[in-house]
Amino acid sequence: MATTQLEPVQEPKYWHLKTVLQEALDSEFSVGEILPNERDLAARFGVARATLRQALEQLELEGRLQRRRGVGTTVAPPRMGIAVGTTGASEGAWPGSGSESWRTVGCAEAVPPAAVAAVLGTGTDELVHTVRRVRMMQGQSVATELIFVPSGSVPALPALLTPAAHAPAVLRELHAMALESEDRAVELGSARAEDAKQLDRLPGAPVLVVTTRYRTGQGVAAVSVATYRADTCRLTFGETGTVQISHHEQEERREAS
Amino acid sequence: MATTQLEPVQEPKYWHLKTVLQEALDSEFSVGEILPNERDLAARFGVARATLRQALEQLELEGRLQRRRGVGTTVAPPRMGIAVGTTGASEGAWPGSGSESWRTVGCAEAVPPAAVAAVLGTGTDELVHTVRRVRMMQGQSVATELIFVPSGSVPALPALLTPAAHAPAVLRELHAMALESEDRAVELGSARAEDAKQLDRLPGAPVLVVTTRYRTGQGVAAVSVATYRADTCRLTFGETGTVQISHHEQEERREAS
DNA sequence: GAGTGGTCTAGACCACCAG
DNA sequence: TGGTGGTCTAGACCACTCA
Repeated sequence: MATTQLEPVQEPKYWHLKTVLQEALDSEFSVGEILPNERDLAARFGVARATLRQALEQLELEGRLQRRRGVGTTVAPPRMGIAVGTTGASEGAWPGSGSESWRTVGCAEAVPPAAVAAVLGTGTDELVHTVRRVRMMQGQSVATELIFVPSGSVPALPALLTPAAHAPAVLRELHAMALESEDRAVELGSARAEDAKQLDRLPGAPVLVVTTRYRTGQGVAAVSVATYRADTCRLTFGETGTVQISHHEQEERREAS
Repeated sequence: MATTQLEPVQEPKYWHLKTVLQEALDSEFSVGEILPNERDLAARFGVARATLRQALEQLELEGRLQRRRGVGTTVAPPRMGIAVGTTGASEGAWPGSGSESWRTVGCAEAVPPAAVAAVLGTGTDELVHTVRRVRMMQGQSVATELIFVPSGSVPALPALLTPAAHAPAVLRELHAMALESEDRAVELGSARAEDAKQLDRLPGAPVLVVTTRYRTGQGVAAVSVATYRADTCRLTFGETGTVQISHHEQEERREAS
């Protein structure tokens, strides 16, 4: 990466800078390589550090870079394709029944947020079983999830359970039921403090929030809210999984009339 | 919204500020209302404008605010639920066959990006039909899309077509085939210049990129890359559509052990 | 303790929109 | 033309990691 002079343009500097860096990443760097530090880079391009950071932030958002305080900025590997939804069978499955590697980190009875309670049809002060899980992928945690299960959905659940036995028991009861359908929504969010910690990110990091509604003949039996790292994850839906296209490989896409 | 003093905390100022503003939005503002300008707000909270902007950016990312240069900052309506994928039938459908309101804005024969060509199985220099569409919702454009269709997928397509007849003809030929399956991936991206323009956003705005692979018995017949505004859209998958939970209504979620 | 990225400041000027 | 958000600067200090 030469000491590139930015030619004068009527395009924001940070945008042009991003393009230049993008090209450098494609041609001169390999995955895992460490970039020069921000002060040096800024000096090299003749811009203020804040301006350089604006470009780096964009590239991190797009999954091209990874920055860690006290360490440095490295070239990120391509995003992982992560199966969400119909993970094997054709008609969906209860959480915890697939081959995905989730790790349960807690379970409690708690009052869910109002919006969740509304979908579940529970009272605004009604306690529901709340299972907290973390999804691992290639040795990293890529998602956290809260599964909300009203007591009414699992009537056969034993009354007294040790904390360790609580989550498995709730999921076991769920699996015993006939899942009629599930539907999902995906939206952009920012990581809340506790999620950020488990995802090894700073609070406010961009995440993809996947909300799933599990339905049986009796109505909505459970709701889950899963929070995926947006920088490292590409969520895949349907059939055998992996759509091969990674978004950042489309930079040189030709314009269609 | 009172002239709130930020009590000294060991939390980043912009993060705390975001929380304070979030609460104010919930309690004291209604959709469409105009906030005080950035210089006034910053003064009121006793922070620099850049710090205030960091908080506003987060809130805009989460779909709570809408900012427009030369106009001001307004309170955004809740995100629209936008159906993606199985829009009616159970097994997917070709683009252009559902009830969604897409508007075709162009069609050309062009060389697709390498990643798309790889999935289509076309040569790296092979021209493919490239349909460009815009999706409208409640009077706004919420998405742009490029549909890539290799000539081999539509052998009966007439050779000479006027530009206006090109796109409809390509889609008509597609619809005549038996769609075997489709699979999708969703990831975070940032709007390229031309997309940003059509979405009425600035370049670099966060978008949800949906890549769909359409398969027939002969293999991958078409690939589409759709770019949705991440600030205003919640993508819904499966059944009758609308999951009711809007992410930003979950602020007061209780912690599960 | 040296070096990294993260936060914050107090300015300045620019591009855009509306009256 | 006045007011808005968007860009940019040149500093400062903090939190974190690692040798």
